[in-house]
Amino acid sequence: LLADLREGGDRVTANLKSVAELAGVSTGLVSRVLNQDPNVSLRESTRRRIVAAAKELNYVPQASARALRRNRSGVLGLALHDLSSTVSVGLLEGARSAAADQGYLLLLADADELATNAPTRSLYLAGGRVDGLMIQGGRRDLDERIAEIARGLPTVIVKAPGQNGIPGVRLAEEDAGALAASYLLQLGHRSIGYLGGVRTSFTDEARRDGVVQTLNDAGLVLRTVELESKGGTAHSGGLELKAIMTEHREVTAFVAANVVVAMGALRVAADLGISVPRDLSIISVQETWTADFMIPRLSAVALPMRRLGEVAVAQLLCLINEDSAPADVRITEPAPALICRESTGAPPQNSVSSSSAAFGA
Amino acid sequence: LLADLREGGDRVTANLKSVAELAGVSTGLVSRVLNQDPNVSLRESTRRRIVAAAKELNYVPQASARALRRNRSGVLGLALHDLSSTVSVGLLEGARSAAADQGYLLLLADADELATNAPTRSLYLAGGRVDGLMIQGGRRDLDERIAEIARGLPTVIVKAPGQNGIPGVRLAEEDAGALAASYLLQLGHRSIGYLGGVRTSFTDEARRDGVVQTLNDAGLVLRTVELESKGGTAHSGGLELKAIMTEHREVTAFVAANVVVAMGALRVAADLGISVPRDLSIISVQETWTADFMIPRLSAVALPMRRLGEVAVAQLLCLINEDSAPADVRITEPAPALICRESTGAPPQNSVSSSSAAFGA
DNA sequence: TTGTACGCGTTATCAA
DNA sequence: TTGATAACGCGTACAA
Repeated sequence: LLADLREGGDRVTANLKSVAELAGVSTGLVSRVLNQDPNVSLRESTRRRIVAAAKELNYVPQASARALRRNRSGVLGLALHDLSSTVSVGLLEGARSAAADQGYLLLLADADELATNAPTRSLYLAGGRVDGLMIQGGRRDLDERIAEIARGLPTVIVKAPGQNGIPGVRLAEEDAGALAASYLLQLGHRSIGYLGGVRTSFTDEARRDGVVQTLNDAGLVLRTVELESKGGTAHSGGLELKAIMTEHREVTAFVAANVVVAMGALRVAADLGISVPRDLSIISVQETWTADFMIPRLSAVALPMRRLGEVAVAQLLCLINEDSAPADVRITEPAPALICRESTGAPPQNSVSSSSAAFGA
Repeated sequence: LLADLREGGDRVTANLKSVAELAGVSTGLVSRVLNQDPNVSLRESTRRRIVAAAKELNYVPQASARALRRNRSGVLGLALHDLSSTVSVGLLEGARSAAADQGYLLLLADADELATNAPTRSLYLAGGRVDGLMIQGGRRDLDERIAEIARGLPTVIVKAPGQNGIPGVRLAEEDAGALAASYLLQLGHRSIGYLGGVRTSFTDEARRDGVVQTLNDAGLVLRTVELESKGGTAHSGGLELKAIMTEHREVTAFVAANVVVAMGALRVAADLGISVPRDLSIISVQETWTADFMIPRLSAVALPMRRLGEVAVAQLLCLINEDSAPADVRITEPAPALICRESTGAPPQNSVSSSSAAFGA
């Protein structure tokens, strides 16, 4: 009997055959029983023998054999930008747990590298290693690559709208930007600046659009600056703050595209001797646990990132199983939520009166 | 010919057979040529036909079939604690690139969940899904689970010493703690506290040991406090700072077990109106990009995390291939490096004179 | 109610 | 220099 045990790196593992022998039945039957095949009826005693044998031998199906036979690996890929920051941990967690619920494994990858680097792409995606891919979209320079990938693999774009027939799952980024802006307006700010995320990225533009729209409705104009760099980093956030405040002294508040950018902005504000929120308010679109430990604590608009991950997995599984023709999804529930902390307040007195007078309400 | 193409979710993929047919040779030969089998010599023209055919059909070997045949999945598992912070990104990157260099894929997992949750464990590790596992060790409550896992899978412990015959790869945590402490001593501090990492974790104890040793050599004693909680979070770091400063007013400097803890400490110091570094110095063991954006900028001791990841992969591959009997590794090169920023300085004047007088040198 | 037998795509052994 | 052929472990259509 021991001769039928499979050897793997010094360890022995039971296979279907050994279980079948121990239970005194055929391998086919064992397979059907263990896979809960509904249209197979057998004696309860046999079923018990089989299950007992499997347990006794500690049987676990061989993933590669099963994958080969089923032509399914049971693995979903998730490719994100900026893995070195914590901005997407919610998304990751949501996707991971949703995938696990369906018995799928999540393979994490760097979206930039995956799109740019061919060897990486083939290592991760080729040869049926993953059954489908969720990839962060919204960066124009990578759109073509993503389309290429999607031609060979069920693909869902996350954090951006779909394109070229590839379904997308995204959040209400515009609403989040609008919420941040209207909160600043409500506090009395009339001259507001924007600290951008990654240039030409969808999230950056959508969040900015929400801010612009809200300000326009109030008859105001958003102060921005174009940097050389790619943007979206703590460093760039600080640079932008400095640049805008140099050019537009009247600015009393900023919306930051994300917490990382906001962190850089807070840092530079401190360097310039600008007191937040007394002299300047800063609010971030996107929330992470770090916001609560910044100095001052960062006000933010929270977006349902976990939900995004869950929905993305659901959409991808639909696509894989061809259950439905998946359309674009924009997640509006739960809605973006304002989290007021310490980095926002009323504009400084002189500023309030003068701008109010100038712009009216 | 097209009939020989394999279908996978609407997409067609070439297999070995189709390449062989196009090249007019047998599948075995194609396999050997494409795998660069050294002890096979053939006509240059045939080789070219084969390579051309493979390229033409865009042939990529099927991962599951190859894994089944070779009894190797080509995937390494990496299980870490605290995935929601950025403390281990260096390790992750080092491991990822080292693995990729050897043609291996990295599967990321949460160490806690992997050790605790049986379904997760079987999803990730069972059935030959990974060829080996690197798992963060050093937490006593999980040691037994890790030993259990290692019985069934080539395993290397990272960030902690080995145990039960399982090889470990770790950094010179003690040296890092010692370096932080001696820097504070050199600045003139004589009463120093410690803000702990995760309780009963190896890194926490090793770093603390380094600090204690250095202080003992100078005839000083380290101020610590035991919390209820698990520790190692920004929240716990702040609590500890408050507790220690309440009990020991004379403390003028802290070593924080990591940047997350330090962040919480800076936050609470600000809340208490304690000026860093004027009234109090804080230095963190472990460096991340965030340190440079804290207020004040956080002084830190950098450890070669990337290297840790690289070495762990190398060790694991040795274990898998049974090339060597892998012993424990303690990485001392490059040595821990002091990064002086703004959160450290001389102790306040009154404190310096009094403690210097009291403790002597 | 259960067993048989084939094939998934690849690699390795043996033979020519 | 190249080709048959036999596994690897599993799932399933078909037969009994």
